[in-house]
Amino acid sequence: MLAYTTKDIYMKDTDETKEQLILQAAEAEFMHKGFQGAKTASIAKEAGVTHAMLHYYYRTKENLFNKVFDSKMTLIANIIIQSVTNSDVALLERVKLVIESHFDFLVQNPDLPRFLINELISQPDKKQIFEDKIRVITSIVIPSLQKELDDEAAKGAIEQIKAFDLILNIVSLNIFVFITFPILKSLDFSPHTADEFLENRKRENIEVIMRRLIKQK
Amino acid sequence: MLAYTTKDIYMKDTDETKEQLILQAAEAEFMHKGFQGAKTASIAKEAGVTHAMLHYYYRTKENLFNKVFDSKMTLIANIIIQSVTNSDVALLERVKLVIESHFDFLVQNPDLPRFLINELISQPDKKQIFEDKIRVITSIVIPSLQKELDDEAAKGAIEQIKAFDLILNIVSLNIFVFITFPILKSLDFSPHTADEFLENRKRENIEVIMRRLIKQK
DNA sequence: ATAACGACTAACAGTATTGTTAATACAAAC
DNA sequence: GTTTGTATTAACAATACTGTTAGTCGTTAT
Repeated sequence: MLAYTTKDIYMKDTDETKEQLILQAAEAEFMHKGFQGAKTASIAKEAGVTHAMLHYYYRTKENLFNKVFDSKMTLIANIIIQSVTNSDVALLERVKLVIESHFDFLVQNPDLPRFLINELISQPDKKQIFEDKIRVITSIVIPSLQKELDDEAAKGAIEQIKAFDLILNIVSLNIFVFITFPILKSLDFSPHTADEFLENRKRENIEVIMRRLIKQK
Repeated sequence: MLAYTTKDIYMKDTDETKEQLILQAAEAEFMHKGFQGAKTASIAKEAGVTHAMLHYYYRTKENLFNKVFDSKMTLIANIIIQSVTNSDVALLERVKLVIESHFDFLVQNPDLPRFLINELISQPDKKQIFEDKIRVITSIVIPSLQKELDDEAAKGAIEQIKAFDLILNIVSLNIFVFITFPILKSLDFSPHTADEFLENRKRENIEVIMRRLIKQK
């Protein structure tokens, strides 16, 4: 048994192994075209390797897909954990921070929502993995958030709302922009750049959610 | 040249021609799986005909797809025209009616948004058709709505908002529920039925938009 | 009657796509 | 230096999918 291989020794730190190149190309292709639309030959070509190499390292298309899918699931889970941890600030301010960080996350990962939604719907067996990853939301965040919301509402500080509705409102407003971005872009809305458009949408989404929560005097 | 065919005379009114059965099966398959995911053999099987029949009547998969796609585009266009026509009621009430009718339309066509979004993104050449269909919105509805919103805001009756943002807010909140419905359903939110859940979401979406618009005293 | 036409099928053809395998090269271990 | 294991490729195999074709059957027009 060899303790290390040729490439462990001779690979420059700067360039990636073929195995990594394939995974990267697969990620791009799966994110854009989904499992069905992605072709292993196309992935191999994009990675600059023969398509036999793809099968050599990952054996099947499904295997390769699962690697990508799982990494995205982990990404989602980490973001959720992260967004829950700053529980020292006041409720309304915290909601605003969550909207912002969620939106900023989407700016960095614009294709992720459509990818996950489509794959979860076309491959229902994958839903269990998703449910497990976001269980922390359904079983911990929502109940505790609901209690906070109810307390604040009882004090007359905010309007009544179900935690699930609040979260769904935020996620809907934030994600929809990114799901439809290629379409919205082609409608050439005003003379704004894409960056300006996104900044404006982030502000608008915060505005909408805040006005939903603040108590009318 | 024959003026009429056998089936014109002998077909019972009650059952459909094979040509129609194929189109119906194609619609269901394309809506669920998209162009790539749909298989002509599967469509034929679902329609209860040999797959040669499918090619006999529609020649190519793309042809068949375009028939389905165009009919959905027309549907969208009609809904838009329809939702614009009741311009006699007051602005806020009219906005509420638009949200409701849009939501109710989605209840009747739950798969339509995901289908259109995915196909418009995976087949960018189709975007032109879409843009033509909704031109009435971008070129007529938005400018006139913007004027109304500005007038009301100047009077202090509502908060300032860009017409484009208002429409995007409504569409985001309404559509996202349906895009993710199969996923949300499996999260078994509360002991509500699907109908109750949707009724609640319609109310919540109206609430959110109204609170965004009404002026804080 | 028979020619023409629409509806229909089975069988085939062509290509795309995924996956395998036999063979080669080459460094590492002993 | 021979063996062993990894990396790599070209070529092949198997299947899936779209589309075509030749031919049958029944009805209609003349």
